[in-house]
Amino acid sequence: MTSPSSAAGPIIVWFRDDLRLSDNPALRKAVDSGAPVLCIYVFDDGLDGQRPLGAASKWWLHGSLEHLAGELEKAGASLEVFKGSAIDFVPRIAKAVGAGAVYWNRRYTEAGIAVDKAVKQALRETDVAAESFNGHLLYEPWEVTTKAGDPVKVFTPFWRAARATGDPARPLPRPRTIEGWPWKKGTSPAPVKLASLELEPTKPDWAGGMRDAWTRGEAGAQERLSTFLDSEMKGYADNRNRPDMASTSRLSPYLRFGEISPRQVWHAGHAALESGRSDAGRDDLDKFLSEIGWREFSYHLLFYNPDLARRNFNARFDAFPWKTDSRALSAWEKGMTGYPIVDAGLRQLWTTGWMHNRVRMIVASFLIKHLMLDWRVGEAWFWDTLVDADPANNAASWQWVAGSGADAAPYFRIFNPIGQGEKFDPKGDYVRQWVPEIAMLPDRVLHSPWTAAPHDLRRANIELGKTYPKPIVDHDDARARALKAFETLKSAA
DNA sequence: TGAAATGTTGGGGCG
DNA sequence: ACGCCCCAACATTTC
Repeated sequence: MTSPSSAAGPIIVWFRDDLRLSDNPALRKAVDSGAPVLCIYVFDDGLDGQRPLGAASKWWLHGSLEHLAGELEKAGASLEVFKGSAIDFVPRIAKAVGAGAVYWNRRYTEAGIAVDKAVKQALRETDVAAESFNGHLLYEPWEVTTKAGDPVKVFTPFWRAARATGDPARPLPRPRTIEGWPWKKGTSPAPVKLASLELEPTKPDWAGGMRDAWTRGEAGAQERLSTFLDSEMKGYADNRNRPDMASTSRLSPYLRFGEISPRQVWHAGHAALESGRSDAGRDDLDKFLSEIGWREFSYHLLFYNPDLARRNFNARFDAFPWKTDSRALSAWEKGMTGYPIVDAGLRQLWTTGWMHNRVRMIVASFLIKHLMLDWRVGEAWFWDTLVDADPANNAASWQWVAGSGADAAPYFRIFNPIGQGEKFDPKGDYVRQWVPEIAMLPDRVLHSPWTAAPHDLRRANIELGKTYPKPIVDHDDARARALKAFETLKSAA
């Protein structure tokens, strides 16, 4: 490795899924070096073999980059945005500005790793130092193993082994000022305006519900975390399953794009309890942090199973007789299945780019077991519509529900959408918010409108099949059908 | 981080 | 007073 200080040029910080100034190891190291810092972002749009971002993720990314650029400017630097192949651009940029080094925080997808390797190689060939850091995880995949040294395939031992390696490092302080590297006009390759990436929708602007629901960027992430810790974490152990309550952290999109780090979440959670700022119980905090643990586990799985989003973790599922039914899929996507809790979730997703985790499990179970559609079809829909669509979490969670994943739910665990609705949305607030056309039904039939008496339907202004769909499948039939189909896997190789 | 079917138990009605 | 039956309520098992 060459010395970063050998050149008069800047140190480049290559931002990717770490769109923050605080606890950013690559940025911190660059600032501490004393050299001027050039911050860049390269939007490759799938050029380098990475999975192209979904529409909701792109929308999120736009706001996140905009915020990051603003924060960097306040600190004295700037963000230069490029459009093209990072493998091509990063070394060229380094050469054009005479960079002494390029720093970045690691990622864990197969394609992402391949890109980083190629960039590192190209930089070294031109004597530019390259160094990567952990900014995304509490425990990187290779830090956690079984006693035999293998990857861990079950969550509980994974999380226990991870925790046993020690507490996560303290978050790094945010640089107060950054000596920027002014971009000289005419330098090639040329940066572009953020707007030219066309990450936000225009023709039909469908992002209104998302704008209402979210504040993108690092400041929004910190505010969300504080609100959660101070006033929402109390009762988390019980209430996290209640989509009718504001009881989850809603940090997922911020974690996805690195506007906050899991280290910050971990330490802030403990500090909130110890300082008494939060009156949550220790069990609330542990349950919350174990959700962060599931994220860690997902990354562990993804790292050792790069095709986690495409291939059954358990190969036995390769023989499963998935159906193809575009009408059923379309009804599911639109939230028109006739099962209120399912429809509520899918409409919340479409409108806000986010869905409560309990409801994600319900709608996923419904797609896989009731409709018998391939989990990859659902995974793809989530990838396109979730603002927190994460290469590890999304793939691992869909496989978990399908039963094909590591430490997965057994195939016979079929959620009853009526029972789940009654249990976790007992007063129907959630369903009434997202499926307003049935809001006037009495509680006792809200989760199963087809069982409502004719006079209840009349009074609620509902004509089943017209103003709200009849169930697209009968629960009992669908359950029996799914069990039978999954039964065939037992005898399969 | 299920649901449904089946089994068991125990209180109360009633002959 | 006693046994029998019914059936919640809870526990276990099966899918």
